[in-house]
Amino acid sequence: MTRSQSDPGADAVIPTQIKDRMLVDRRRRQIVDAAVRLFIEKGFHKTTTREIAGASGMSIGLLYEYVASKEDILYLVCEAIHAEVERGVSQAMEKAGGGRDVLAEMIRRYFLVCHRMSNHILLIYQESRALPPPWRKRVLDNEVKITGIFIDCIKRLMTEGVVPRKENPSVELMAHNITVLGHMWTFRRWFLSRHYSIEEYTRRQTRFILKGMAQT
Amino acid sequence: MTRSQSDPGADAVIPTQIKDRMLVDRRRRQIVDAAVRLFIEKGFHKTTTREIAGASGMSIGLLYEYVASKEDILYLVCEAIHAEVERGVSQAMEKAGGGRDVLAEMIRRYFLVCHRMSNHILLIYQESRALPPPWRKRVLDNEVKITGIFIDCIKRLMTEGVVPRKENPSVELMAHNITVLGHMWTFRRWFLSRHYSIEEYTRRQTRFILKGMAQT
DNA sequence: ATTATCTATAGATCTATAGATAATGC
DNA sequence: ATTATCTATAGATCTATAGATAATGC
Repeated sequence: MTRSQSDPGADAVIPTQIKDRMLVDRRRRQIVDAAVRLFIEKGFHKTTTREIAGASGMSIGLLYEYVASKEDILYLVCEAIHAEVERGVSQAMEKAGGGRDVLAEMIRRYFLVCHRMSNHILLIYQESRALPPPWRKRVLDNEVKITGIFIDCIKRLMTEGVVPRKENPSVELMAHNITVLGHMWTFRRWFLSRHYSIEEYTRRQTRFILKGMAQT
Repeated sequence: MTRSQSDPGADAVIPTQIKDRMLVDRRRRQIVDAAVRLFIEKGFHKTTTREIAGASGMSIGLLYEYVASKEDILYLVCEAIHAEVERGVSQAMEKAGGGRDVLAEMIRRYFLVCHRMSNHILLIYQESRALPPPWRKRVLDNEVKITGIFIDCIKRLMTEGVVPRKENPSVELMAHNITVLGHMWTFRRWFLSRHYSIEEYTRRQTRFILKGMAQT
C-alpha cells in the first residue's frame, strides 16, 4: 500500500526525541498492540496510561518518549486498525476474481473481514470521538477511503458489463450501503448472531444488496 | 406508551432520597436536558458533573440528590433519547396510513426522525459503551424494541397483501436493515450530506430497500 | 558522549459527600 | 419537624514530566 505525500503515515506525524527509527516503530507497535487489547476490553477512558505501559512492557516514562499524550495512542490505534481493514478489503477485492458473481464474492470476503475485525471496527465507532478534531477528521477520511475501494470495484465491474450501469451517485451510495451493512454485523452482532451465522447473514444480505442494485 | 411490569421506566429504577415524586421528575428532566446538550457538544467523559449541575441550574450537591453517579445521568439520557425516538417512530408508523406505498411512507417518516435526532442517535452509538453492563443491556434492548416496531408493521402489511410474503428471518433482517440505513444518515452524515439532501437520500434508499424486498 | 530507560512525584482535576442552611407545611 | 438545597472539601485518581541511572557505540 503506497501513501501519497499529503497522507504520511500516522507514525511520521507524531513527534519523538528517540533517534532510532526502527526502535520507534517497534515500540509503537508494542504500545498499539497493548492498547488495542485494553481499549476493546475496557474502553479508552477507563484504560490508564500506566496500564498501557505495563501491558506493553515499558515504564510509564518510556511510554511518554514515544507518544506525547494518551490521545496520541488512540490515534495510533485507529490508524493501525484502518490499515489492517484496508489491507483486508484490498486483498478481498483481488481474490474475488472476475467471474459472473464477482460482486457477491467481494461482499462475502468483505463481510468476513468485518467479522474477523468486529471488535476493532466497533472500537473506532465508539472511541474515535475522543480524538482531537484534526485527527478525527483523518480517521473519518480513512472510512471514506475504504468505501472508495468498493466504488472503484463497482465502476470497474460496470465497464466490464458484469454489473448494470448506474450514474455515479447511485454507485457511491451502494458502496456506502455495502460498507455499512458489513459494519452492522459488528455493532448488532450481539443480537444478529442469535439468529444468523455470519455465513447466513452474508448470504441474505448479499441477495438483498444485489436485488437492490439490479436494473429496475 | 405503556410499559410492561418487567420494564419500569428509567426514573423508577434510580433511587433518590427526595420524597416529592413530581419534583424528582422535573429535576431529572432539567438534568437530562442539560446533559444531552453537553454530551453532544463535548462527549460524556469530557463533561464534568459540575458543568451539568451548572447548566441545569443546580448546585453540585443538589444534583447528587437526584442521581447517585455520573453514569446514572448517562443512563437517564439514553433512556430519554430512546423514549423520544420510539415516540417518533410510532407516530411515523401511524401517520403512514394504509395505501399502496405505506412502506415507502414509513421509511420516509422514519428517516426524517433519524434526521431530526441525528445527534442524539449518534450519542447513543458513541457513549452507551460507558454504561455499567446491566444498563448497557437495557439500552441495547431498546434498540431491538425500535426495530421491533418495523417488524410488526411489515408483518401486518404482509397479511394485508401490500408487501410480498416472507419467512420470519427475512422480515427481521429487513427491519434491521431499515433501522440501520436510517442510522447511517446519522453517522455518515458529515460525508453523505455533501452529496445528497435528506430527501434525496431517503428517495434513493427507499428504492433500494423496496427492490431488495421484492419477490425474486 | 550519546541515547534510551527508569523511578518518583508534581500538579491538575474531578467525583461524591458531609455538614450547614434555607424553605416548606403542619 | 421535615424536606430540599447549598458550600466547602475530602479523597481518589491519573496524566505527564523532571531528574537520575543504565546501556550503547565510538
